[in-house]
Amino acid sequence: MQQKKIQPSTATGEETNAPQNMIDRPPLVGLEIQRLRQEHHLTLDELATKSGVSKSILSQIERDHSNPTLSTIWRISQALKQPLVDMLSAGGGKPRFEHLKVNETPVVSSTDGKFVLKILGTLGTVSSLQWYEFRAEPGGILESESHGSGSLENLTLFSGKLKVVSGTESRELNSGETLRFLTDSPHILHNQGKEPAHGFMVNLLNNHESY
Amino acid sequence: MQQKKIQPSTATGEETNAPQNMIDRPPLVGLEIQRLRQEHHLTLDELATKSGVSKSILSQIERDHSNPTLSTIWRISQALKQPLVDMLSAGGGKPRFEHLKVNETPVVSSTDGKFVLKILGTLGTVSSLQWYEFRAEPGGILESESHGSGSLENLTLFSGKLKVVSGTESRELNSGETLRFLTDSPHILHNQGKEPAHGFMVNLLNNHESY
DNA sequence: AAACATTGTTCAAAATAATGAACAAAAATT
DNA sequence: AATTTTTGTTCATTATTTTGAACAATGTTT
Repeated sequence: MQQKKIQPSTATGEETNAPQNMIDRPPLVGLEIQRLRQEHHLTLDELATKSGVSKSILSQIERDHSNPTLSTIWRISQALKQPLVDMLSAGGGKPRFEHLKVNETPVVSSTDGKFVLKILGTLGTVSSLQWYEFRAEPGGILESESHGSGSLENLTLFSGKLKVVSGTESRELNSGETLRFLTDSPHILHNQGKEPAHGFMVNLLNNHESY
Repeated sequence: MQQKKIQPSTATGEETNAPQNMIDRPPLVGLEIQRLRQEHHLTLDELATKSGVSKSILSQIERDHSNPTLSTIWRISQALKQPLVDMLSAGGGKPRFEHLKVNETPVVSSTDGKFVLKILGTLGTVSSLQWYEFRAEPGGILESESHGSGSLENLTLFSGKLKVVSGTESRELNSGETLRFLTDSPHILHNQGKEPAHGFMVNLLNNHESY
């Protein structure tokens, strides 16, 4: 109490007789949380009320001076609309990127030609990443196979509407909204509206998190 | 005694009928940890010595009678050779869909407010990968510092025009075009046209001072 | 400037997670 | 069956996370 002990989130006691092969540390979530909070233009006070976590502990967690509880991290992740696991893997994942080589933006389209994907970029030979601009006419359907376990698709709709079916679940996506979902099973994009749909897609294939 | 707003985390033996789809409580890791421990043919004592976590708290965590600390979960995951995020997602921590409504996507704008970036998604740490939708009114200017050596910016313009200045070079980007350029020095995006510009940006950031 | 508001940090107190030892419940051995 | 051994739970204590309030630092308004 006379002095605040800095508590690295690694161990509970001072004893360092941990097994010898344990040189790693638990993920440091502080920076990631702070980054997300600032992106959402929230103050500590605002995030505190939004998440139900006191602002004092938020301050300490952001500076990695505290070793948060699972429920605390979870409440923060909810308030920041960020999947809990993404927040945790942020601190440790060190994806290595290769240089992008210029390509000529090939176009992929569905069989009926109503769903068009423009491949804007590709990245990485190991953990591959692709991003597309897509335009779907009314009635356009795009059916995709599984992209492998751990694969993630990120859709942002600029205009129109889009129905997304993945596995047994489905969502309606409206203009301006973003949807992120697992693509470890076949999935379908369907423009059921009367307006053309225009949007953006980022696909992360087989990104294995290291934590 | 204090009144708490939310206190999940410790589901005692009370009836806990979980809704099938919507999850509004932190993931329950107890069962998953117990399953993994038994798969490894470990007793609580053995896992305790292996992980450095006392067996009493292990017992409680397995029955979800305690709300573990990040470092505790991490030490358990290390001992069980299981990625931390996998352990958490097993309990339903990672929703299949993440649906961001329009007003929930973080927004960054230039000082004059004419250049607006919508952060659609991120991958990895503070560095790594981010993607944005951007809209620039006529005259809108976005000035950015260097993103670090080896960083790359990928711009695709859906409509309008955009001038890109990076280092001593500059380019004019027209509707439908894609431009990739290094951002290891300060760079400027400038909408000199009379129409608003609308486009997409993927940023690859580089922390590691590799090659 | 002074007064006020806003934002982040630090403090003492309260809540609770973690520890080690004692306990209970099975399983194994004699 | 009785005794020992093994395994998991509970108890008392300690350690630390979390909280709310006070503080400091910065920005804003009068």
